[in-house]
Amino acid sequence: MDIARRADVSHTTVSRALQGNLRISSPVRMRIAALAQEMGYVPNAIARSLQQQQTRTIGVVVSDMADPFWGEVVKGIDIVCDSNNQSLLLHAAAHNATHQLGAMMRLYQRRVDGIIVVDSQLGPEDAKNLEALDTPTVFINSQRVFESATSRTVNIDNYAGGALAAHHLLSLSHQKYAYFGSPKRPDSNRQRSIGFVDTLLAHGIHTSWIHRAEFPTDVADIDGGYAMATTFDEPGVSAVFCYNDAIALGALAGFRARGIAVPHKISVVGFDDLAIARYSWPPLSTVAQPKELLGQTAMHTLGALIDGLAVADVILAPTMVVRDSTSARLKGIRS
Amino acid sequence: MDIARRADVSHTTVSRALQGNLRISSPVRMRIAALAQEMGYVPNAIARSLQQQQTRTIGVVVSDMADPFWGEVVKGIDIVCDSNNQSLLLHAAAHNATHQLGAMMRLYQRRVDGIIVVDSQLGPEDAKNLEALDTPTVFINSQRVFESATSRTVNIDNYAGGALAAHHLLSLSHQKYAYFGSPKRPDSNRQRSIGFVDTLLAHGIHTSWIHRAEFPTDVADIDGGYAMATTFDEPGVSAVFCYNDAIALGALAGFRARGIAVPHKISVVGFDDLAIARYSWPPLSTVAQPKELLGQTAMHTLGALIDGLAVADVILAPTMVVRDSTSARLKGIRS
DNA sequence: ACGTATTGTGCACACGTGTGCGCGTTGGGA
DNA sequence: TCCCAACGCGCACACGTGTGCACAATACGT
Repeated sequence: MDIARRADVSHTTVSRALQGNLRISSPVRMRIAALAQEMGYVPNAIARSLQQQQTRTIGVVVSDMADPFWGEVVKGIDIVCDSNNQSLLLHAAAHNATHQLGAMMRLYQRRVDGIIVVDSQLGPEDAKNLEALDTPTVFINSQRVFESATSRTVNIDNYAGGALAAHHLLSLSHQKYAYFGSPKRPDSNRQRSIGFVDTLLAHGIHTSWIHRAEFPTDVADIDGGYAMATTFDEPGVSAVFCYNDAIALGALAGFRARGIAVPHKISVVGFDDLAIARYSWPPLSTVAQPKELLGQTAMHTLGALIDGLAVADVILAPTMVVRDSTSARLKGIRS
Repeated sequence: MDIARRADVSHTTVSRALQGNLRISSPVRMRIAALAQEMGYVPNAIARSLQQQQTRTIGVVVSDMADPFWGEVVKGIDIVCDSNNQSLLLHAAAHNATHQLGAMMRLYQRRVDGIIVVDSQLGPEDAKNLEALDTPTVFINSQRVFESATSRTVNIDNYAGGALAAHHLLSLSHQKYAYFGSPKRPDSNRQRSIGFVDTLLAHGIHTSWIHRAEFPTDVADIDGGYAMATTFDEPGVSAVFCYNDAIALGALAGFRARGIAVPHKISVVGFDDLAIARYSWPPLSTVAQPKELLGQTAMHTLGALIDGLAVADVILAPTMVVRDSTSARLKGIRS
């Protein structure tokens, strides 16, 4: 170390002085501090990581960096990282298990202290690969596919979210309903639809009055929503609950293209509460996820995992945000 | 090295064998490869970084992780990183020079090979700090405030973008115009407005027919757009160009709240072409930035800088995307 | 004054990987 | 048979930091 020579001490002393070790006499400490300042010395985190066997780095795997939903989740993660003096290593991975495992591998190569995977597609068959890179891992909004001592999940309560949407629409006295699903995320899609349908059934809505639609896997959500809205043909349906806001926004556009007024002729409910949901036309009623909190909670869980503390999986509660895309069914008016 | 002992060779041989060095006999190479596979050996990138004095890591500083615009830019960065076997170290920094420099410091501590700063607020006074951490740096959509051998800029042509908006609106035979600006980014705001105004003047529009509005620094763009649209009071103005899509979307909502129909009574043009611009109501006519390309170009420029190759600053051209928020002025109808 | 505690600093090693150089072994040519 | 080249591998060091232990110097107690 260059600064050691200039201060005429060993690098040991420099190291200790800069960490404020009291075993170093204060005049020497002062001299070294001044010299470090003057020379613009910045400790090498790589070397430190190697020695300490920890990098103070958290790896994050997202499916799409440009997705505004994950953007807010990552923001929550970053906030906690920042206050912990940790850094964020971000990797995108296409929406399948192979790419996601590949990304996790690359993070492991960099010896991140922990990994957060959002919207994981991993199945039980990946369990042993996951064990192999024994790094604490937290999955956000992913199916819990296997038990593992070093991994936890932080999820939104999808079932409760579906129920929330149903209660809202029931309170507006709708009678025939539709669910616009997403085939790409089988688990959460199922939970949301079941929560929705269960609640409707429990309030006396007949099964035949609940219609479900889905679109091919390979189209984007928003285009899928548009397609479903334009091809939808179930007379009497006056309320539709969409898997997420992207589908709902597409549906709004689709209904508009057909001249079907929202909410007057049909009410639309989304899921997520993206930032833009407030500014769509009409502003979207939607089941809100606490996105930043999702990220922060994941970080706290991961921190506990890293420190070897006991933590459980977390399920966060969604809330209903009512805006203008939903209204009461107009009785006696034919649709 | 554990694998070295099991293979009964030195760690040197293992290292060489795994890089496919031909000086190692092929039976030994095979044996080591098999053993590495079996033991799930993953090389430690930290140790390698220390030895090689390069981390194959790119640091990125963004103002807000949840901003959909930067999300797409970062996506472009990630694509190139990925194909280069590089990783992406992401840091958020509030919208001011101090935080941004702080973030760059932390990236330097981790010895990233290069840094990309988006929407930098750095001024000439920060030049020496920047030189101090002599790391190749590329600024995206930032003012070029000083010359430096190790830094370059990749910018959108803001002036041309303003001109594009003007030409589009002129072709729709509008006569009185407004510009809704953003006070937070003085430089690009100025360029866009000048490009807009210059073009209008060049086509015979009188200065007094061009109105400018701005909102306080501390409100979000979208709320600022809403505020400007609701308080706007310039009779006869039938076309407004907004600094960006966020402001334009806010303006759409604001005009709607006042019962002013877009585009029939007033045409609105944005800037950026966010993903959601297609799905607003009405779908937004806007000056599009090639966001992913911005990120990719920045990476290529940074790569050249790292390799010590000669590169120049880059200015990318925007394009006009016409949707439904603009239409011809209705002649003879009073507004 | 001598032994012992206390204080301040350096030596040497570790972390995991890459590489220049040297050394031993083998093969081939004269 | 001897010499030299070619080949295959290991030694030792480097990268920058942290830390246990030893050692020297000083202070203190008796």
